[in-house]
Amino acid sequence: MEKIKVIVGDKSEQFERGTPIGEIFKKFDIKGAIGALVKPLEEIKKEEHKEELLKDSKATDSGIFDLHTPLEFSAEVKPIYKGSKEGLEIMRHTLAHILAQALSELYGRTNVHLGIGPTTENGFFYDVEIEGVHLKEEDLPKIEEKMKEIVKRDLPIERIELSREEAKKLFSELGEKYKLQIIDRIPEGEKITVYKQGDFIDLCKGPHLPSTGKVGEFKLSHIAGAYWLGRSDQPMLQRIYGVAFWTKKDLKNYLNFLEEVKKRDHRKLGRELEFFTIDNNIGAGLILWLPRGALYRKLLEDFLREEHYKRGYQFVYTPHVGKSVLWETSGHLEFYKENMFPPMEMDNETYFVKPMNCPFHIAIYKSKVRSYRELPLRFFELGTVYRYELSGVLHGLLRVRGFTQDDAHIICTEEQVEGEIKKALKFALDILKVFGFNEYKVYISTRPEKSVGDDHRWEVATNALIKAVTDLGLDYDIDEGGGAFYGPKIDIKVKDAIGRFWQLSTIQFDFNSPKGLT
RNA sequence: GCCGGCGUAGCUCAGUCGGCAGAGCGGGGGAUUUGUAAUCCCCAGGUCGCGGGUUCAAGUCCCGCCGCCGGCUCCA
Repeated sequence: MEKIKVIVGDKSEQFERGTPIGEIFKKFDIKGAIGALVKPLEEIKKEEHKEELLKDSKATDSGIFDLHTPLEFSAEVKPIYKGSKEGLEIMRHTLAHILAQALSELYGRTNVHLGIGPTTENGFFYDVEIEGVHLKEEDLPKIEEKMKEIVKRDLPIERIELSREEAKKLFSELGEKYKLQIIDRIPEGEKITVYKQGDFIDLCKGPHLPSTGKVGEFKLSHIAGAYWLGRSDQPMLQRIYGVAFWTKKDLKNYLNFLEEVKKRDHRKLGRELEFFTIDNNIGAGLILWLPRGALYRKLLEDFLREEHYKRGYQFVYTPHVGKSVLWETSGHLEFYKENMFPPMEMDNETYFVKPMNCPFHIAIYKSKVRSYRELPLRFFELGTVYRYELSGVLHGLLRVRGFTQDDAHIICTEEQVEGEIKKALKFALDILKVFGFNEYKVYISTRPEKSVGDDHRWEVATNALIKAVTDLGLDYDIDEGGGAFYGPKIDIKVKDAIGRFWQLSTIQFDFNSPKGLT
């Protein structure tokens, strides 16, 4: 049998490959662990060459394992205990399963069809379909009671590896149609594991606690609908959300925090301070700015104008509607129509309300003969646009159907591109900083399916954006296919008081329009 | 769009089996003067989101519409 080397603390020992981590800990006389932080030795070797970033905080990157899992490679293994941050992840995951078990005991195992049950930032959820049952908020206490009962039983949790055939057989017997779909999506060669607690068995890759009694404090928070796989052509499941922490105090703190956050909700403040309102008879996602809010808005706008002026932007104003030919040449009618308000007929012409300002700014560029010496040209407008958003996604002032954006278009030469992108990005971050948005995520959004232009140009443009982001020392994620139809973009999402992220600034690279300019 | 919840006085909400619209806070008036938002008394009269329908009678039941809110992968 092949041997692996395991380091725990300052000791190390040889084990047979595939020894469960729980047994390894026994050998090292470690008691009370609920999981393990595992770092492959190979990875450590790699990182040793890159300074000393092997601090505890970084270690979470390499993986949280439970005690049931056999260790298949040489690694450094650190025990995780109750009360630890890493342990929360395991505990919450187990709670999701306890929730599933509670549901199956309440409504009958074969009536409950489980979707996915992952952890969240502060808890967990499980997506389920229950035959003939529409859960209501009032059902939550009952479910919570059942969960507590299961916790009290302190059921040992087992991990079992199954072959693909065994797994399929098991889950089709249980009527788990969604789990069967998941099994089909598991790549060939990857292990299929199930976890069992008492009579309840569920497809899961872990990690889980050693037993149900080891969970912390939790509360089911709310129910919402959620499409299976997040796709609107799939059935709608019922998602049950819960929050969970190790101690009552932490849970209470979090619930208090949510209360505090509610008090600071911009929709509540907007009403109380008489900043804005929404009227049934005007329409969804259409905002009325009340005098006090308008004054506040004016101050913001003045500030923005000033900042743009300082950075060499020229101010322009453009109409709210334009003929269809404009939107045909811009490509909006081909690629953005589902987000546009429907057409208006007038004088044998079709007009559209603008969803974007770009075609107008380009028309301004084209309004006279230009010399390359003028470049870069930076046109800026507080442009009001209208977009058709799904009614269900509208949200206060943050997701609306009509809004005014501080929108600028920079027309420049290829040589100027990099510098301009960096300047614009820096500008956006500086503005966010003024308003205290220090926590944000940067995304590079790449080519979507429906888009124009050749691959090579897309690649060059995308790389230019990545370079700008990394040159400014920012971390970023790739939003695959999230770009605009005419080019890739840098999106900046900022965190609100509740921890939700909202996209504010975006810097887009349009290399297609210039061709249409000549 | 879809699933679920909601829409009653300025705000937060109560209105059970359908029968003459209520409370607290705020606001207005008065009293008191003692202590940091919350002392006492009085008052306020709102198309019960909108439009249909059922009924002797609807905030309460049915249908349609409008709007708001929670969510719609943080992958087994």
